[in-house]
Amino acid sequence: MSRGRSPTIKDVAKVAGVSSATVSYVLNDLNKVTPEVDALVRRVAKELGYSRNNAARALKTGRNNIIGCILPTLTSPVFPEIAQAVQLRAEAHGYATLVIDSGNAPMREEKVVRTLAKHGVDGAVALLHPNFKLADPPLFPIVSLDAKFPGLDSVHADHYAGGRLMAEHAIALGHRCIGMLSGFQDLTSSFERRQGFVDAAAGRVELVWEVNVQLVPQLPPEAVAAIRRREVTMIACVNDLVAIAALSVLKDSGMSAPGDVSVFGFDDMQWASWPLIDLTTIRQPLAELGSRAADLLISRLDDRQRPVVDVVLPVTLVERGSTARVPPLP
Amino acid sequence: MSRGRSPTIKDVAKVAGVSSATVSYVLNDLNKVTPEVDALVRRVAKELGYSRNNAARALKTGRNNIIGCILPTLTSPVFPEIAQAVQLRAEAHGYATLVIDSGNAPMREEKVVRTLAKHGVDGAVALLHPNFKLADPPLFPIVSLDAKFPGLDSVHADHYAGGRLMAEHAIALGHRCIGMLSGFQDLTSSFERRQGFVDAAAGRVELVWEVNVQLVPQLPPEAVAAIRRREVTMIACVNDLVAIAALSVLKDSGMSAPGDVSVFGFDDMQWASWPLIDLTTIRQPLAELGSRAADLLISRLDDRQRPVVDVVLPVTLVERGSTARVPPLP
DNA sequence: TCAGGTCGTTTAATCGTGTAAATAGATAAG
DNA sequence: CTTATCTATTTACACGATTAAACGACCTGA
Repeated sequence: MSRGRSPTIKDVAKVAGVSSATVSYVLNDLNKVTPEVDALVRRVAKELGYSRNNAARALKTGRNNIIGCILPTLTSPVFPEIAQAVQLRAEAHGYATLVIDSGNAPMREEKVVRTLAKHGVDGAVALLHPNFKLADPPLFPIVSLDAKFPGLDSVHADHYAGGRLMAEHAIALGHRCIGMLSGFQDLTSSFERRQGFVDAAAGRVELVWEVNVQLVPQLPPEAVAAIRRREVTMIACVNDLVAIAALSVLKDSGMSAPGDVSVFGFDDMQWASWPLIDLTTIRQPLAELGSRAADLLISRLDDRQRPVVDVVLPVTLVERGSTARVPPLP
Repeated sequence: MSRGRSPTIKDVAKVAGVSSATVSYVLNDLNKVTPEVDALVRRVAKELGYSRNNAARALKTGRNNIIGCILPTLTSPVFPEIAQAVQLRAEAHGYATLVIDSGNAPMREEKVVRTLAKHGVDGAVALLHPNFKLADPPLFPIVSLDAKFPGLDSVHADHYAGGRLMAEHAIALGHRCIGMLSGFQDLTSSFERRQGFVDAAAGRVELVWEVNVQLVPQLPPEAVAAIRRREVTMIACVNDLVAIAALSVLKDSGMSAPGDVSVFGFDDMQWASWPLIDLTTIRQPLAELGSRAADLLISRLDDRQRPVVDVVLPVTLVERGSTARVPPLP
């Protein structure tokens, strides 16, 4: 019965007794054919188990129905949540998703973009370092994740508002002496989070110490030393991963949160809610971030001329067990 | 200068003053041409910034240079490590990787396979539920991850040996009364881990209680109750995620590891080493799992007739702070 | 009755590569 | 000098789909 290779549009046409063009019209939902022929063709196609050859379609139309998703790494709790959302939404629109990690290196980002281009993606969702240089002309449309990017559509949480929220909550809990583990300020989101915090804290809180750290769950010696000095009642962290690192240092030093010092994170990644960690944090809607980015990209693919848009998603406070009201002065 | 669209093999041919066939021969490394022409063509191709149109190549050859990677989820610490390794190795061989999650549902697995087929993957690396039925004839070659699978190449850790290792170490630490959080036994790896443990423990350890649990960081009430009964000196867990759930329950119940009870994991996922968690566990080489699987798949794509192979990787004991020598009897 | 318009379908060209088969050019053999 | 044997290159078609343009059948109104 089966000829070995899978049936083509011509096989369907032959069996249905129509031309291959008609089959193509039917299968592309351009309603150019009579209802009867339409039904006939669909029935035959299903019977033969026909499925469109994507390569041929891509060759002819220049569209591959594949999008890329560029993230710094997958071995961090936040990014897979985003990737999953992107993929889900893309699939709903008939796109497959090529997830690829740039390893945090801005040089590799450009290589990764070329790799994706080589594999013919129609566009990509990407978390890019601000000094990433996009090729001119761009190889494909890109939607920037997590930060505005000149000339690109973008989707990101309201980091600034999140920073403010942190400060307000800290103040509400009575904290006046705070240490800060901020990210390096070349990353837009780290910068804005800090800025929001600093602006809202101004005059009401003393920023006793501040250390710039990498966004990984290990702290540099300088940060460890600062924490051990016990000069603050709260440590405000640029993200949850760093907050977990802070909790680790506390534990190693025989201290604990929130008994000795409160710890505040940012992101609300999945693990933040584990009882073992139980982190108070600012929640950014990771899944929505991903799906909105996918939407934006797909709409861009359908209309390249549409003006650039910047979607800002709201953040919320999630109060858990790593923070507490500051103890009354003795 | 640029005609808008990217240069084709014909453009290269014209500029180099040869036929398009010659260019094709050069670029495919079939050494059918004189060294001078070879060099000339390569130079021109580079000058024009030529890059092969993958869709056209795929249409002609039937190979897309894309592989799939099917995993139950990405929002678990273990799988991204595997995915990253697969991707890295695949890229080294010129393949892109379509990572896709099957959401743990065996029914969805078959759908995911069809999705991948639709997007024209040449093959896939997959972590499959044992009762997954592969299409006949198969849509593409698959390498099974984490467990042997009839008819497929496979790569997996030596779960049975890991189970034995757990038991031996527990015995060495003096534990005689052990509770077990085992996975559901329809999953091969869960079954083998348990079997190894039980075989090695036979006659030397009393298995006081055992609960089958899902491989997620939350425990069913039954398991929570068992833990709170305080009848054992060690809890042996089917994997690290479950072990973390156990640690959480301990904390919620005012107990701690290893003071009140030792906790033993399996996998050695990245977070197991965080000071906050600090889990004794059996390490399976996740990255190697991924890269070996990719290798196997690619070699299969090059030779469909090659006999099926089953690669078993060794596991090792990683001793951390969640286990301790059993306290001497009062 | 015939020009003109609609509508549904087919014809045929095209996308960029790969590759079998044809060809030309050089060399060797008889 | 002819013929055979290579080898380097080109010619020409196929892969499977999309789509503009051509076509034919039918209807309509003057």
